[in-house]
Amino acid sequence: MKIATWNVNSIRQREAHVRRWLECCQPDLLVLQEIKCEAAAFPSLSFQALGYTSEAVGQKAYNGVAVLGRIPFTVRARALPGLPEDDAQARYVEVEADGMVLAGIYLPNGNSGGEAGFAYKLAWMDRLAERAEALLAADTPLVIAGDYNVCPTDEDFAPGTLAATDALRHPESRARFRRLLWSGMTDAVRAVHPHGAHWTFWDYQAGAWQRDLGLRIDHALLSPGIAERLVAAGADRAERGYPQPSDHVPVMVVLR
DNA sequence: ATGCCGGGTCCTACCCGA
Repeated sequence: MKIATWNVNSIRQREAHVRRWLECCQPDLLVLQEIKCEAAAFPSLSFQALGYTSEAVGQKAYNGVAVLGRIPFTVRARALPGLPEDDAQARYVEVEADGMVLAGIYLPNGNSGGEAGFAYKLAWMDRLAERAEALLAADTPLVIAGDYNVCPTDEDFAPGTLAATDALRHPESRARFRRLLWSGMTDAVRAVHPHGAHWTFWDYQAGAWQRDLGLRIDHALLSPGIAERLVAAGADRAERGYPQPSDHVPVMVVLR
């Protein structure tokens, strides 16, 4: 079983990249972030031709998430439970497949919008932890994969890339990421590679890719029973070297 | 020290991302 996550920075700009990557890497399930279109504009037929059904949760211009599967899945939620009813940001999709729940997330960045923007990120993380804890309490096999916009430790950003006050490395962001771990979730990439640089993002600017100045902000967290099945996990950094790439690369988890 | 890049949109100057 192969489960992957990828922030594509516009599916309309990256449709061919995703098609090529699906054909090459053959994930069973793939969650996408920043599709940047409404669900009706998502190229579902294009992926269907490759054997993947899809579900998109989108909005105009910003955000947007989706799930692609070559195995059957059913949609359980199209928004993060617990958020205010009037929150229209498309950042969460939750499906059931092969006896497990897979949540695809695009966690708020938290650097824009001043204090309110950061507070929104922290509140979103609180709701995510509550959701994870409710599912874990019911012993639900669970994978939460996506763009967390959090560097969990100082090993997760290249020196000089993030100011000490940045929302991606802020102690309050990290505390909420740790809450997920302490609830029982396993960071798949760190379980396989406990230390070292495993960047999932390189900024388009200032030659960040050429200088290998990246961040590790895209993660797959696994519930205990799923973590016992873990055999491999990592970022597909080669994808960043293709023409017109996303600034993020896919992160893949392999389960026995 | 972010807006140098690269998306988006009330189509073109501006908003947003990490």
